[in-house]
Amino acid sequence: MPELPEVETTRQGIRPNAEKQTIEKIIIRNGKLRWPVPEKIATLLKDTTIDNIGRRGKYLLLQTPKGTLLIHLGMSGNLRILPQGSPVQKHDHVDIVLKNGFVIRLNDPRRFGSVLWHDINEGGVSEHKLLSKLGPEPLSDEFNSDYFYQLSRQRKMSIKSFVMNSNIVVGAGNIYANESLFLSGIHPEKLAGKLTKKQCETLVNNIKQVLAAAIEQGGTTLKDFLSPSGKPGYFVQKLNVYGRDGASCPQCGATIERIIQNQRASFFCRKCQKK
DNA sequence: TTTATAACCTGAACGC
DNA sequence: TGCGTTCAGGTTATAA
Repeated sequence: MPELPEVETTRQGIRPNAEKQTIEKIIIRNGKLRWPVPEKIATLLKDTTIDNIGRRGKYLLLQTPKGTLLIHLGMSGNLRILPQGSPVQKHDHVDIVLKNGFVIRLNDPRRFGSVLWHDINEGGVSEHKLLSKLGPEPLSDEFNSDYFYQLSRQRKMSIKSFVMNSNIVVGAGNIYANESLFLSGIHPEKLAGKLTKKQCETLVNNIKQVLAAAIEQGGTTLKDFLSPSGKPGYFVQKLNVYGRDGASCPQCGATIERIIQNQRASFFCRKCQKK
C-alpha cells in the first residue's frame, strides 16, 4: 500500500495527537511481522515521551529520549491515530497507547511491515543497519541530476530498477517510478548507464514533481489506503500509466502496455517512451 | 561489485 | 457457491 507520499501523509496525520505525548503502554498482539517486534519496547517505552515523529525514506521514526522506534508499513500496513478503546480489528498487530487518550494503531494484513528499536546507546538512528545505506531523500537538493548521472554510469540494470533502488534514492516505489518514467519519455527497460545527462535531469525533476504532487494530494488511493484520519488519497485520479494497461496513452492515444520487470509490473507507452 | 532471484504473508479479484 | 490461480503499493538476504 504505502509509497513515500502515503508514509508522509501518515506522519502528518498522527503528529498532532502523538508528538510530545507520553506513552502509557504498548500492546503487541502479533509480533510476527517481517522481523519479530522486540518485546522489550513494551517495558522500555512505558512512561516515555515521543519527542518527535520523523521520517527517513519509508521509515517512520518515533524519537524518544531512550532511542528511536522505526516503523515500516511494508506493502499493506497502515498506521492510524484513534481514540482509546476503539474496537480492535483483524490484523491490528501493535498499539501504542498514549496518555492523552489516543492510540497509534498498526494494522498490516500481509505483515511485511516492521517495528524495530534503535537504542540511544547505539548512536544516531541514521546509523541503523536499515538506514545507513539509504540514498538521499528525493525532494532534497542532494538528489540532483549530477548525482544521478554520476551514479548511473556503467550501470547495466534497467532504469526502472535503478530508480526503485533505495540505495540510489529513497521513496520511488512502483507507482511513482512508472509515472516518472512516462513523464520523462524514457522506456523502463532502458539501461541506466545509457541515459544522457539531459535525460537524467528530466527524470530527476519528474521524480521530484510526481512525489511532491502526490504528497500534496494525500497519497495514492489503491484499494484501501487511508490516511490516519481515515480519508482516502486522491492521487490515483492523476495516474497516466500505472494500472492502465490496455487503455490509451493520454499523450498520443497508443495502447499502454504492461510488462514484468524484477517481478514487478511496469506500465508504459511504447510510442512516448524510448529505449 | 553488480545484478537477479527468492522470500516474507494475506486477501481480493477472477475464471471455471 | 466453491475452488484454484493470479496479483498486489516493499525490501532484504542470498545466489549467480
